[in-house]
Amino acid sequence: MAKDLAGLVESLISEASSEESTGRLRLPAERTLGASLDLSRGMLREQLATLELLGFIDRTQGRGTYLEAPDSGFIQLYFRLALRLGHISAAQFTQAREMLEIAVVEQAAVMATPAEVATLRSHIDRMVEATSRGDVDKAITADFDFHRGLFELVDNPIFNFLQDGLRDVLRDVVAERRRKALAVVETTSDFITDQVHYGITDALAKNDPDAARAAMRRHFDVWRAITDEP
Amino acid sequence: MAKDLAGLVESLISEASSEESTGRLRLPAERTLGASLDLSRGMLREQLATLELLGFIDRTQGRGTYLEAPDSGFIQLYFRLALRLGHISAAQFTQAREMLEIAVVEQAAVMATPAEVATLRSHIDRMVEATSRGDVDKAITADFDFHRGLFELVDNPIFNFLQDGLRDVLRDVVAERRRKALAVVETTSDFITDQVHYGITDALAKNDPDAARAAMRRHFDVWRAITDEP
DNA sequence: TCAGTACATTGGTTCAACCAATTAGGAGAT
DNA sequence: ATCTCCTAATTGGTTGAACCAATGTACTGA
Repeated sequence: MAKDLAGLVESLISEASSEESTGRLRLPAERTLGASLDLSRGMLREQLATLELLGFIDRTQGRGTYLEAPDSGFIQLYFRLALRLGHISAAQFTQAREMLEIAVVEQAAVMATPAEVATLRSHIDRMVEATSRGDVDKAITADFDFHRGLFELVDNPIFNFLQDGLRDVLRDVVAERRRKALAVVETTSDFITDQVHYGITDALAKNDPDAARAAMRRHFDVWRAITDEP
Repeated sequence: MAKDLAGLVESLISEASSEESTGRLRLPAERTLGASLDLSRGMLREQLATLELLGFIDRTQGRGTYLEAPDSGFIQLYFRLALRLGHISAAQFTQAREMLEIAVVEQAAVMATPAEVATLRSHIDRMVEATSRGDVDKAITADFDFHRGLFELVDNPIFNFLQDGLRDVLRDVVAERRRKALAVVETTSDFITDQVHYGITDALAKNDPDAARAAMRRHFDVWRAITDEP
């Protein structure tokens, strides 16, 4: 009956039954499901394996199979494979990240509340403080929190997943750039790649999309100017 | 040895051999590959099925398995499933599409050549002509060609795939909106949702990113104003 | 030289059996 | 009655062999 994933999912939806205790949608056992769909267990499992990788179902030995809300794990894997196999370059990932951040910060500026801006500022404070102590890992974490916070303001799963995926695939290059930047500047107190973040929150506080975009662009300009090879 | 997809891909890369005639990278036969990876054929096939769905390999009965450059087919499937399962809403897809188009047109304006702008203008010409004849399908095709052309200017596979996926999942809603728009306007000659496209190419011709973004935003504003329920 | 046929290769599919983790149920002790 | 522990049933995880079907190759003969 169901040869493709889309068709299979339609069947799964109709076969799923809500579980009282957890409220999650539980699928019939593989053997049962295969019989009702007229699919051999092997073929069914091949498709379920894919659905599990995509994050749409969760399977646990002995417990059962449940419909699930996907997380960004799969897109991270996809990006890593695409990079490894040479289908998407690091430069293209970087370009996508910058364009996404700029697009998102513009939208975030439209809808940012003072409380949300304050939270973002606290992330920058933590970053500046960590940088001044030379704690690169702490600074990177705070930096991630700040940028993630921007995406959470917009709250679109497509962008959130992309952000997570891009962050994962660019993790190494970002970390190395930041270490390089830390080595370049002399006085850590005015570490410019940290300070430029305040320009973004200032624009958000004024709910000024154009200024936010400009500030984010400047963030990347500074970043590149400091870390790129001459 | 290789339990996860990432590990499997590493093995595949080392096991792959370049084929003389086509130049494509050919993988060993499943039975051979399974033996050398210490994987049963069933487990290997389960993973290969996923890699095939993602577009990284191509399998044909009797011919063999080859490494392949992925297309957007998989992201289209992912979006359709996410929509069907209620994890991403149509509104979120629409928002993502608008934000992406605006971000891309800005970048396209930076790098557009006169020849490329002329090509884009020809798509709009075709769209206006088709609309004037009431040929909705032709107009939609020309519209798609125009927007796809913008993404091809930027030429980032991440955005191209996203564009393809969003287009696919929004195909029905877009088509219906356009039909509604066609029913709303009286004189087809100044069909405003077509005409507004020229504002975009004008900005591209001047290599003016800000104007391009404003024109694209206006494009969506007009679109929504005409087709949204009162 | 060409056409056709037989054979080998390769992916596609099924089935039965067994392993391992989890859960449900019942027996026994408190 | 309630709790604990052991057993059995349920369920996903894995294997191997066998067979089907599509493709490519090599051989045979006109």
